Order: sequence, then C-alpha cells, then structure tokens
Amino acid sequence: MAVIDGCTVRVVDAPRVAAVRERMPAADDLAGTAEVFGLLSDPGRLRLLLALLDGELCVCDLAAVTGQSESAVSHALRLLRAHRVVTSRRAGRMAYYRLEDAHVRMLLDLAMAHTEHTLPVRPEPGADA
Amino acid sequence: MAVIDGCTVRVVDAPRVAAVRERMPAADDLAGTAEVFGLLSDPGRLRLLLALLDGELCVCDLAAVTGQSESAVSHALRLLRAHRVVTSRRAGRMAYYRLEDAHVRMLLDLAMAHTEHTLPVRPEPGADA
DNA sequence: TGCTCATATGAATACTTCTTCAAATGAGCG
DNA sequence: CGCTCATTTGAAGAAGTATTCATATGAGCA
Repeated sequence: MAVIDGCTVRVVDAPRVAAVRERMPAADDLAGTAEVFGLLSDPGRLRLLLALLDGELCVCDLAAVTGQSESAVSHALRLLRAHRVVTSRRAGRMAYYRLEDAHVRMLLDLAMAHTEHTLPVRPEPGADA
Repeated sequence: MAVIDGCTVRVVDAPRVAAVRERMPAADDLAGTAEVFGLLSDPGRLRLLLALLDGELCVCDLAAVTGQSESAVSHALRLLRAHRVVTSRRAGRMAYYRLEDAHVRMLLDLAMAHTEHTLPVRPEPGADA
C-alpha cells in the first residue's frame, strides 16, 4: 500500500510507480494528445486528411474522393477546423481546405507507411526481432 | 460532374480527384488504422500505454500510476489486448502487462515528443517555416 | 433583384463508448 | 478445504459521437 495524491492505493513496485508517474505528461497535454488521436480515429476523417496530404481540395472534391455526402464532409471539416488541423480558403462560392497541422501530418505519414508494408521499427527492449 | 463508383457526383478537379483516389489505401487498411488511433484517443488508455513504454507493470501498479480504478484499468487492458497492442503474463495471482505493438510504440513516442516541445517537422509543401 | 449553386448549420436519431458496481474466477496460503 | 487477494467479467446507466434531412447563408450571375 502506498499513498498517492492523498489516496491510499495498492502498489507492488512503489519506486517504479513513482518513477513512471514522474515521467507522465500533464493531464492537459494528455487530453490534448488523446483528442488529436480521436480526430484520426474515424475512417471518414482519416480519408479526408489523407486526401489533403498533398495539397488543398474543395469540399465537393473531398466528398468525391472520400465517398461521403457533402454534408458529412462539411461537418467533419468543421470539427477538424475547430481543432486547427485544417484551414479553409474561400474562392468564390467554393471553399478549399488544406492540412495545417504538421504534427497530424507526421502521424498520417507514419500511419500510412505502416498500412502498406508493416515493418517493425522500434521493438520493445528485450525483443530480438 | 463525374461518375465514381457508378454514382454521379459533382467534381471540380477531376484528374486530381482520380489521382488522390488512386493513392487512397484500401477500406480495410483505413478501418484498421482508424481503430488504432481510436485506441489512443482515450486519456486513460493513453496513460496506460505511456506507463508501459519502458517495461511491464502489473494491473494494480497501472491503476496507481494512471489514477484509475482497477476495474477500469482491466477493461481498458482487455480492449488493448484484443487488438494485440499489449500482452499479459501471469505471475501467481498478478498479471503483468507489456506493450507489444511496435507501431503503437512509435506513435506514442512521436506524440510524446510533441507534447513536451512542439517542434514542426515536416511542414506542408508551400510553407516556408 | 431574384435565381442557382457551394457550403454551412441545426436538430434529431441511432450508435458507440466509458464508467461504475456487483459478482465471478482462480491462485496462494493457512 | 476454506479464506483472502488480484484480476476479470457482466450488466447498466450516462455520456459522447456520427449521420441524416432540412434549411440557412452567401457568392455569382442573369
């Protein structure tokens, strides 16, 4: 048993627990990161973002590329825009969206690299492959 | 207007749309990737996985580290185990979990590198920073 | 101005998903 | 064998999320 945050909890390896807790990011950072992953956790949004990887597209082209209704696309883009993952540019009555978040771009690149040829890159310490 | 998948849809830049559709991963791959991101989209699970980054821990220590109930932790681990992200080892009445998925490990490393010091790495083509 | 088109928005429904509580499993130990 | 402990499981309730349809905004154009 150990006392953490004023609560008494059951603990086996107290020093390890303390060390790992030490390294744990702040709650806000964790929540933010989880949110980003959440944005990527929907196949529709994932399609949209992948479509935007190599440049901007208008809403109707995004709908055509991703096979979704224009309304669904617009809702999804609204969410992504609220999180500053994409930005929009208006040209006449059309709206062109682009991927604006470098961090998300990296995650997408990494994810795509792994769907095509799944090669392990940083194996767990102790593994021999 | 263009015909895609037998449906007539409104399209502005038809060749672009065709090219981007070409590069789009298969639906199964997309769904799988979205699922992985989904596993990372919950702060509780994110904490668990981060705690496991440098080695195995038992359930109660995971609960202590992440500040969740043991039941919640067990449910989360069950889900992660179902997706082969973690594996468990039993030692007596305790269960030790370890991170087993190299791809997820990379995503976690990348995400963590970005929560601490947010440095852009691959800017969009056209950006000058 | 009035019409059409591209996108955006709102509201409602259906669908997941998280959390909690209660109880079950199954190992160690007297 | 019966008790305790660590973990797992099930079920239920609450909360969030996605999709759709209908409508609104607002730009271009006659």
